[in-house]
Amino acid sequence: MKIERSFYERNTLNVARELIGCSLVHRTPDGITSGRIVETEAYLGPEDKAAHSYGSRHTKLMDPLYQRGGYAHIFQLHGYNYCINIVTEKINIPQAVLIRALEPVKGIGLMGLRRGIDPKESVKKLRNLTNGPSKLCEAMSIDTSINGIDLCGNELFIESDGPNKDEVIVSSTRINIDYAEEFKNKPWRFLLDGNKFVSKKK
DNA sequence: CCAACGATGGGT
DNA sequence: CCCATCGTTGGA
Repeated sequence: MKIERSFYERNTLNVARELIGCSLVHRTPDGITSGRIVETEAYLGPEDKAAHSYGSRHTKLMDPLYQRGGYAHIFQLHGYNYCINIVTEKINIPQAVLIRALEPVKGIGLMGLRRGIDPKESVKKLRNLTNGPSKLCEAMSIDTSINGIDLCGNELFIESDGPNKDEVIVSSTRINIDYAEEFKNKPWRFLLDGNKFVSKKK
């Protein structure tokens, strides 16, 4: 079942935790790809020093962050990588959940193609397709041309699910935010304990 | 106009 | 640990 608006317009930490186990789906002209979310991070602007919206910083490209929950904020990093934020909370509360890793489910060959991996090798290199925030965007063809897209639409959306019986959600500190001072130790990263598809670092 | 920066990823 | 890489941002 597609997740609806009311799910996203809630407390960001709850959304970050509850998105674990759900599936991100993208329909494009070249096919459908989907993956199970195994790792997320919450960014709690404007107070959170790790968040782009810290201190209510607001640029044109950040507009979606300030919308009500249920939109995608897609941003570019280091000139050639993209990341996807799931916008949460009510309008004018600039908080979001970064999707950090997926377990590939549908369109594995297409994901490999987009990642520059021979489709025949894709199954062997499964975890390398989507075990990082920018890798999963490349595999799922997510870039700034769809920044602000409504996740309650039919192109990019999330299907509800959750952990299996034998899976446990754990939290830890967030990755690559050493600049965030007292916020760098907040346990706002969520992942499936021991899952092989989570991003490598830390 | 222009320099600094980066919620990454890949290599050593 | 090191660094390539380049669009965006914000200050001059």
